[in-house]
Amino acid sequence: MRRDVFQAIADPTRRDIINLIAFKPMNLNAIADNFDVSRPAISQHIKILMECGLIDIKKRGRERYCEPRLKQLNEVAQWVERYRRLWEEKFDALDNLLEELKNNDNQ
Amino acid sequence: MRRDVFQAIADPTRRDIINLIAFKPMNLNAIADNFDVSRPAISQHIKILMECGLIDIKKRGRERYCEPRLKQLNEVAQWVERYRRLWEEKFDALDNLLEELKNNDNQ
DNA sequence: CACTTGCGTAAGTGATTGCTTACATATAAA
DNA sequence: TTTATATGTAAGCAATCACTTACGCAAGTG
Repeated sequence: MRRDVFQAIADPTRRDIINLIAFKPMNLNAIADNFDVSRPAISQHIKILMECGLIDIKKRGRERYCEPRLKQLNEVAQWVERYRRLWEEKFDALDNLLEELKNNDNQ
Repeated sequence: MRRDVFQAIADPTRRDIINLIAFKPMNLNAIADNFDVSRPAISQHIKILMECGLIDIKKRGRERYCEPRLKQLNEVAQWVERYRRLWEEKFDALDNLLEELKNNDNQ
């Protein structure tokens, strides 16, 4: 069971679940209604999201309300942000390095 | 073959590869030297990263230099950023909603 | 009480993953 | 040309994934 946040959000259904409940908690059946897969399938996705701390579940009678606890996404955000300038600026020091190597050979 | 960016960065080895070559292109063997797994295993990871457009490969003699092309990470960044305020501000409108539901019942 | 509803979970399954070893190919060096 | 180096890729394999159906149980409803 690797079960880190990166792996949790790798599945499109789980991302959709997060999208769905991000600003509005829903119980499990309500969530499952939005998908084509079976309720137990959603239940298993929810379990994974919970184990990663991405959602929290609050019992309310026989219903379980799923709420977002997206603090864990910070890990993803931080990892990605380190490279932002690599794709925003045209950071081509890398091509330069290759060019250098070529030139050294040609000498 | 799903092979989207989210799935590509779900694997820790692939994230490590990106870390490794982010600011300094390396050829495949040099990359493989940094890992415990076999060279072909790394080759397969590289292939996946390339298919996602996360790296680019430049042939140079018999070597292949892997360079970062991290623009694709923008998709991840954008997805994550939508929820930033949900974990940075104490956004507890959700708990409020649950409280409301409870109170409605108690009336 | 019996019945319905909301949910968790076990068991089974086919597909995918990440890895290995073995082999093929292209380029460079001797 | 022979040999070494850098790499891609096929085949096989154990583990994991995402899904299903079937069942069980707790909490409401009649």
